[in-house]
Amino acid sequence: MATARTPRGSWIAAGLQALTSGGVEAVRIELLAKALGVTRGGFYWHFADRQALLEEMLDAWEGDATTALIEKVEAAGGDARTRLQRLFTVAASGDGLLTDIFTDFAIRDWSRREPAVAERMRRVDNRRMDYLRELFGEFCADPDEVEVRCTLCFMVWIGNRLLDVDHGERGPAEVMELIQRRLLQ
Amino acid sequence: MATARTPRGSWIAAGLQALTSGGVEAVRIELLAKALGVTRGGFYWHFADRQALLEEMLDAWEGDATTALIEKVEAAGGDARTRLQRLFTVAASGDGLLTDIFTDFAIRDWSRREPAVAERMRRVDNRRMDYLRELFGEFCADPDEVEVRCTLCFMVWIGNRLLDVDHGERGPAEVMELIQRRLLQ
DNA sequence: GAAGATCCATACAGTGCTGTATAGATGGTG
DNA sequence: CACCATCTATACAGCACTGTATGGATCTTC
Repeated sequence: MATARTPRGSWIAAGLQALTSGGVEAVRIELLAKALGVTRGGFYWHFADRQALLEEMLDAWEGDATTALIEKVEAAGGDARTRLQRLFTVAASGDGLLTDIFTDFAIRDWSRREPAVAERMRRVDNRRMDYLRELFGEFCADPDEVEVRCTLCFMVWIGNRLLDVDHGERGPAEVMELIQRRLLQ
Repeated sequence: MATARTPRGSWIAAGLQALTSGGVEAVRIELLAKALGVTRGGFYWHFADRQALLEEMLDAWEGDATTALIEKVEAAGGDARTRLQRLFTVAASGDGLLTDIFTDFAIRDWSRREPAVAERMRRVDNRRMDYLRELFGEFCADPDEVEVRCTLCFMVWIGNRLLDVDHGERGPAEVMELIQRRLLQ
């Protein structure tokens, strides 16, 4: 068994990077090969075709975007508010993970035209919402209130990076701070 | 002067439709021609190239996504809360306009890789935020509070159609109702 | 150092688009 | 009816990619 030079994983990683910065359409085998410094030769040894790569990229993302994120937040412990605070931070930075919120955006866009991708997206989002419900439930008695805060929290998480608007004399971080305080009070 | 058979505007409209349902990459002249029931022949009579069409599509959208929306809300009058309520409704349905929130999504995605598009997006978003500030300002004294509510409002507007999560026994409309009540109280 | 696993390069045929050129077709106007 | 503006069809060259086939190259292990 010889060592892999450009193994499966590196095609997936390169694919995710292309996806994140340019959308699904930017995931071109020829370009990935160029980025990896090889020709397409080896690609078809690992994968049947482009579709197979896309599928495996989604698998990698799905594992990464839920479990890894939650584990990162849970690792350091603390009460629900502390962990929510940390969730805000980690989710904003995406530190150390293979995929980040921009990968998310690309897949979300992709899911608008591919039902199978939409189904995965729904699954991932629901796992995240479940986690949020768990955290908010710890200091929030009214289930309606929990649901409202979870939903707002989720939408703010997305919106914060998706939108780029001016806030007058305030900076974006300042406004986020205000919103965060409101959601955690 | 002979009547236009497939005039400029129809290429732009077809382009916006393709953009909305499939993203920028789906705006292929060949496909638009097929959708319009002609060949590409006439396209190059109207436009220099694909880029020129994209530019004009953005112009059309920019005019449509701000002025038209605001006018629709303002038309029926009422106090700030009433108009905000209507903004929620109109923005959700996108009724009667050339572009809708899904066009928005496609352009937002596009703007992640095209700085010129990002600049337009920012301009549009800021006009919308200004309008929100104007409305919330009418019944909200604290400027921090106004900013928080505007931002949340905007993010909820986006998130509501972008996300597709379960809310347990509640329906999505029910949760939106709860959020809306909170933002308008 | 031979064998086998793991890749890599190259060539090829095919597809779906782009933009250019050119020769019409169509219909309102004088 | 002739004319001109407004398109439309068709043909062509070119590009960027896809997937297939095939003959190596490169490492590891025995």
